[in-house]
Amino acid sequence: MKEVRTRFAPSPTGFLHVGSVRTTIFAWLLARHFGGKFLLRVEDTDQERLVPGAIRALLEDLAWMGIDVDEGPSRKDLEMVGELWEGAPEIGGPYGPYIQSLRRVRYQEVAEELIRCGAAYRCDCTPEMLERERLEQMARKELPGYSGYCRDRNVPASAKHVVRFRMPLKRSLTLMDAVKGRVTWDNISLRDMVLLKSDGLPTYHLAVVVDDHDMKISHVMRADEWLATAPLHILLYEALGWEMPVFAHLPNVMGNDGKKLSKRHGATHVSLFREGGYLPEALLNFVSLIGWAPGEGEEQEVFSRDELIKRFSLERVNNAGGIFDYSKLNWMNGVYIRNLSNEEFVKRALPFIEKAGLTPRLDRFNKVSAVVKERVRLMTEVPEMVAFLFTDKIERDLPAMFQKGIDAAKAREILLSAEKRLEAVQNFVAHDLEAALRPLEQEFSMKLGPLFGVVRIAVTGKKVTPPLFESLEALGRDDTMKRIRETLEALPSLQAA
RNA sequence: GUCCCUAUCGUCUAGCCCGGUCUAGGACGUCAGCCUUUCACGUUGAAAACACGGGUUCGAAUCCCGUUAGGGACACCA
Repeated sequence: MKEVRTRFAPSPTGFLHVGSVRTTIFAWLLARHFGGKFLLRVEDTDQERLVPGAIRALLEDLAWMGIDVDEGPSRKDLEMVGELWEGAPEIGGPYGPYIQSLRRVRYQEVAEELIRCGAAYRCDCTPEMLERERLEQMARKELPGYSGYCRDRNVPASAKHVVRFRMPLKRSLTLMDAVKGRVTWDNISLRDMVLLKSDGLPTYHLAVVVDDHDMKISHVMRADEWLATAPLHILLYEALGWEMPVFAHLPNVMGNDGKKLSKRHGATHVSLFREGGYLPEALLNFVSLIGWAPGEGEEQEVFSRDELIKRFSLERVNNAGGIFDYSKLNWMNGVYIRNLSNEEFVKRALPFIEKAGLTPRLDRFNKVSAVVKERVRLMTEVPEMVAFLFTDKIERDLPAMFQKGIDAAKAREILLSAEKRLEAVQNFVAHDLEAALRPLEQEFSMKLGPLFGVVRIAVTGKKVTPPLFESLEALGRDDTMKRIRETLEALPSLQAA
């Protein structure tokens, strides 16, 4: 069997979009599943849309997701397009360069060959002429599109020109798509599309076909929107006498209103998910499940990277589009966070704590990591939950204490008693602390909830926190007692109110 | 407008190719209960879908046709 080689071919116009990341993941999964190669090819043939730094961003996003690339731009390629950065990885590969603007000579050669064999022709119509033609067609309520004016004019190479494909008239064609199945065109509605632009660079159509052939791509996996122009690509393979790859057109991922994913829906770029507190393995898992399922009575949904690779198959990819459900992603992220070891959780949470402007104290954080990680779905929720451990300036929500018949005076009594009991504790550890405070239940003939709530707010400031006794242990005896005293002082002043 | 793709709970889906085992299964979300020091976790349960209309068949979510509704393409953008 031929080596499976797939590619991700973005144009460097920004960050990795979640809409396209799924196509990327599927292509990568397929290559990994069959022990093949996954390549990154930069499609920068539209010089006007280039965004400096985009290649780097793309590469970093892929790396964060755990999508490793076997062949792609070398440092030299990057340098030649002015996109080399300090610490850029050396990728490279046998079929480089992997940046299209560096391959222009090759496309021109192929274009010439197509002209020679009659499959393409030069066209010197100016954009103005084409625009006028379009307007006239629209006025006559016709389909806008190139008329084929230059088809047989033998425009000389010396004129400023584009190269167009000579679209056969009345040609029907069938594509066996790996996910769509049999797709048939009775009469291809495409006009004579441009293959080589007047600036000497190819359009997407020429470039993909040439590169996918040259780079020995076995499976062309790309978004749905390319299906309509697939006949052009097929005809190009035919004209060139090249063996066709397997095509797999994947439906798009939409936002919850069925529209293309945009900022409105939430994070749209992989980098935003990273900042938003998502774990890459959770994102990978979640995105893989949009449009793909192991199937056959299989109910597992949480798959490690290796499991995904092992079980992925193109046959089981859905042909319907999917919607990106953020709330399910959030749930899954929580599952992944809970599955982290305490050490790993701490390590990954640290940057988020620092970013929130806190100086983490590891001695304290380590003591609550186990109980905190089970309470968050996003890493960005960690700072707020543990802030009381890292700062003395806590704002207390005192009114929240006053419930179930507790008023300021009662709260004082409770805190006084708690203070005394806590002072008597020998080992300031969660288990002993709990044993010391449980008797408050009898003393005040009240449920533990509101009673502990008073202590909770006194010490952490908030009514929703990690479990009380782990929190007290992490805070330590000195700070715990100090905060209780502070609250005691603050309490009488509230009585007047 | 022309061409192409798609159609199972709100969402992701299993089942569809090889019709009966589907009074359509799971997950997220929602609601209710349990657990419980808050919040979570966990756990029990509930509501919730075969787009519609015709066929074929003893029998259709499953096969065929049509309709409708979404999506995509129709550039010297990808």
